[in-house]
Amino acid sequence: MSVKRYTIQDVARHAKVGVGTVSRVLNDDPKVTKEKRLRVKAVIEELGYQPSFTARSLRTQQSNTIGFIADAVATTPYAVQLIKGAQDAAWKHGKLLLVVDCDGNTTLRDKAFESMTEREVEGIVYAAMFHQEINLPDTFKRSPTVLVDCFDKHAHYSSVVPDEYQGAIAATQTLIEHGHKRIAHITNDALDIQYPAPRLRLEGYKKALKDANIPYDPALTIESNGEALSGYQCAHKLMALPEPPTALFCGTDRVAMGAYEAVKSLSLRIPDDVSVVGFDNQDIIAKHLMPPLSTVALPHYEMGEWSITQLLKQPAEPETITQERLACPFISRASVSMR
Amino acid sequence: MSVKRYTIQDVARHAKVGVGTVSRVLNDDPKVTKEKRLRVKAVIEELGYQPSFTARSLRTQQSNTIGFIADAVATTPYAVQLIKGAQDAAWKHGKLLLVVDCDGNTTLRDKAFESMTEREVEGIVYAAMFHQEINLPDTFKRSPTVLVDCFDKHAHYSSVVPDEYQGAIAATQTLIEHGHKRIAHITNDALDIQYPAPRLRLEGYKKALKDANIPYDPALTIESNGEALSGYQCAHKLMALPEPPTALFCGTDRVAMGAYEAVKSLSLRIPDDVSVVGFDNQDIIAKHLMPPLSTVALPHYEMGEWSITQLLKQPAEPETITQERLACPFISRASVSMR
DNA sequence: GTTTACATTGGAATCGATTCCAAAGCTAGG
DNA sequence: CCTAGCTTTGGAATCGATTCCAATGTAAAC
Repeated sequence: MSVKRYTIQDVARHAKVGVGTVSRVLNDDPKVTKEKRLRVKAVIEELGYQPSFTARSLRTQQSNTIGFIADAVATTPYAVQLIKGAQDAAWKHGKLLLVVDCDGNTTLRDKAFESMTEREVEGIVYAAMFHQEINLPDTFKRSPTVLVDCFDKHAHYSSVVPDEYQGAIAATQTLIEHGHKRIAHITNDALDIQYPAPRLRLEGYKKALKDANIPYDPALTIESNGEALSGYQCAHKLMALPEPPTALFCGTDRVAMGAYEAVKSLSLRIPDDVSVVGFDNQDIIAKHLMPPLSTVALPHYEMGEWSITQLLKQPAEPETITQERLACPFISRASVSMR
Repeated sequence: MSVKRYTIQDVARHAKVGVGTVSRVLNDDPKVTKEKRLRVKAVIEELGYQPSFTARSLRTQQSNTIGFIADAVATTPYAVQLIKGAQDAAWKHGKLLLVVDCDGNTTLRDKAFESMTEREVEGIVYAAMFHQEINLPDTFKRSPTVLVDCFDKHAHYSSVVPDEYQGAIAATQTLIEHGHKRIAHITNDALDIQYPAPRLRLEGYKKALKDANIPYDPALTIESNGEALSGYQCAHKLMALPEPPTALFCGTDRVAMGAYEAVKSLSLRIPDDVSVVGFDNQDIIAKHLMPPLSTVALPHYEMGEWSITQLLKQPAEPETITQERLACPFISRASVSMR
């Protein structure tokens, strides 16, 4: 199937020049006469010659390859955007991505790391599937590494995470701007959990309220586990309050999905009777709910992009360790209306 | 940041042996005395020596790398499972995946192919994001290639696609087994579209009906575009029929999502009044609908796996071009009940 | 105690590119 | 016409592994 490959020697022989000259043509070195350049190019074309990347890497010590380790791609739909962002950025710089999913298994993770440094990757992106603190072994310091959707306690690596706080502010503000005063918040997880998102989103919600001089009512905050069923139950509790909310800021789109169900079961209409906003912008849910859900997007694509850009910038200025927070834009659809 | 790397020469010098011996130790060649083997291993450990993959590839002409080209990862959530399946299978054979998403752009696709063969990948997997016929340029023949979720008219490449027909039969049969006789089908796209899925699913539906001696009623088949809103409208039409169906076989989970909405707006209950089954098993939808949706799963993980296995098998027996169809298992949740 | 057979070993050649260096070719100035 | 100074060129050395071959050592057979 795969054809015999020609080498630079073959090309040199056919073009009746030295290998050095062929190499210079390949690398657009200006000091080759037009005449020879054309002759060499013709031969390359004729033979369908492709230089061996491996040989080139060995000599130049550049693999033009970047490792991408994901901690659990399979379990979340976000991975796609993350990889896509990273891949697009890498491609722009002529680099390719070596992708491994280590499935939350740290042994596998470390082995993947090794397989990659062995291949002399120029750096490694380690991506978690949701915002969390992680602990990487020191081995990772042997290669430039950047962290996505997670961070390292000791700030040994550059990292990028979503700005949950700002996102929550944006969501709550939108509701306020639409005249809502009784705005409830259903968290996206237990508040005492180790992951930072639930707390940050709650803080953002409180901040927006405060900035608008709306007193914070603890009765309007309920903890959910982030799933639809839990959202359904929480929304029901909220709507049964003596003075029920007119707007629901849901910690995830799935929670919002459950909340839709609850609101509808009460024969109330969205957004006329109750406005709802979500968080995460899971297309499949947000776009297809009726009415389509206004929500806050997690900047997965942008984080992927950022990680590669940072990685390629790093060798030049090695000490620069940056901890970046990327904005979560509000996506307006049809689930919010004026009060 | 990245540390100076030791070479096999360094190891040989430190262990006071020849480079050949070190190489033999690295490759578990039995003819090395235990004593030297241990000495060499100790030095490797001590220096933290990692052999250069690039140098090894150059010499052995094996990259242990496989290219994975996806036609539009970003737009669908399936990609994740596909990549995961491929990656797991590759990893099992000690190979890594070079992943590129070409975004439906054929120029990019061909460039990606070139970047990959340049790196001497051992083969290429080309994955479409939904079942379709495709046309690859002849260049692809220069490297072993297998197709996923798509096929080549001239059968020049091995390929694997989901068995839509069997999946539709499974879904319909389940409904029949639950005592349903008036079963409607909302297609997942226009029937005259170039993609094969809508027709195959319809055929499977008809076949199951026929096998159960239930006459096919054309009024019970409605074409949708596969989206939730369209599903909502179709379901409404269906339920307005003089003799409405008791079960809905929806062409996609999103259609089912819309159908849920329609059924509920009629104050009917799922599954008590109307049973619903979907197609695609999009977790986020199917698991979180209320009640959770019974549906047919597309074997994305398995197709990814299959592609790599096939690729690694191929060089041994190059003429074997296989066109495989993988089963779509029925996933039972809570949207179907006895009539 | 020799000879033969076999196991182990060190080191050179190799893979296919880039890069360095010395030689050749050319231009121009005296 | 000769030489200095520049450009272009061919080819050897190099990157870091594997693999082959010849040399050495060791054990067995007579």
